[in-house]
Amino acid sequence: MKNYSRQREAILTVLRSTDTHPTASKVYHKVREIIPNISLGTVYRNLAQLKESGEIISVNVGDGFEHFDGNAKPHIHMHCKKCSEIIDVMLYEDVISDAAQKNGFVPENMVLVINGLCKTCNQNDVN
Amino acid sequence: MKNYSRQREAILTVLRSTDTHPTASKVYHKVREIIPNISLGTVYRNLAQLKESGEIISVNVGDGFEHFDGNAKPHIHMHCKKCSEIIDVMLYEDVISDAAQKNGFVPENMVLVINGLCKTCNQNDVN
DNA sequence: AATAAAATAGTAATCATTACTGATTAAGAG
DNA sequence: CTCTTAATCAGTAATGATTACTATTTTATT
Repeated sequence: MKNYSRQREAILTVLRSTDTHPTASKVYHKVREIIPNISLGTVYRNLAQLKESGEIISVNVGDGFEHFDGNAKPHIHMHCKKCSEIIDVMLYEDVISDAAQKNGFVPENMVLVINGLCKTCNQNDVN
Repeated sequence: MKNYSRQREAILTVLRSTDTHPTASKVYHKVREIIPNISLGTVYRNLAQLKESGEIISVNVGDGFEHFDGNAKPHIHMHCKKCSEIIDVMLYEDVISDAAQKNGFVPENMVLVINGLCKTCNQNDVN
């Protein structure tokens, strides 16, 4: 049902070798350095597939783009309003499962996005 | 700099009188029951403005739509994969501010989206 | 090698959101 | 109550991220 593909492997490699949270378009351009004629559709299809299979996750910080993350372990994303940087933070899993249990909810994955100002942007507070 | 508008007030009323998390399009159709000829652009502009001023917030659960919420207090959103319902849960604020402080991050607002199955969907687990 | 299923490149279509425009409305001053 | 200016509006056109489509190529198996 799922065959190997050089393209999908390259996409996964790109995502696993960064701690940024690239958009589909960014992934596309990075993968092009490995497979110069890969098409954008292929990138989108494989990102969806990798997400489906749980190998990657995605975050939506509200800027209109889906951001992809090669680290599929549940964690917090802090999103800077100014420089748009997305910072990873460990997740206190027990807090979440507590809240879920109280509502009879079965969590599969979770994304916490905190919008605000990162250290750097807050220090150079030109706004 | 900001004038009163009947349209904006109607949008706010719609959002405050529901605990669902409607998309811009859903808000548009609901507001049309109050102001029949309001335009979609007006809805988008005012939603952005209300968000900017902090009177409403928005959540992106990864379905490609921005969902709006008249409850601007920070809280958790649990999103059911099956019926797409978005359930509100109180937020343990101290946990977040702890994590933020450790990273020198100044949080402004936060959205936690937990994807999974709600009680009902989990019980009728036809998948 | 032969075959069938899965994947691809390239391109066209979709559709949520944003931008634009000329007309209307709110708010404050005289 | 006019006048003036800025904000807002309805309606429509444009944008652009994402998805769908198609003919061709690749993978996996016999």
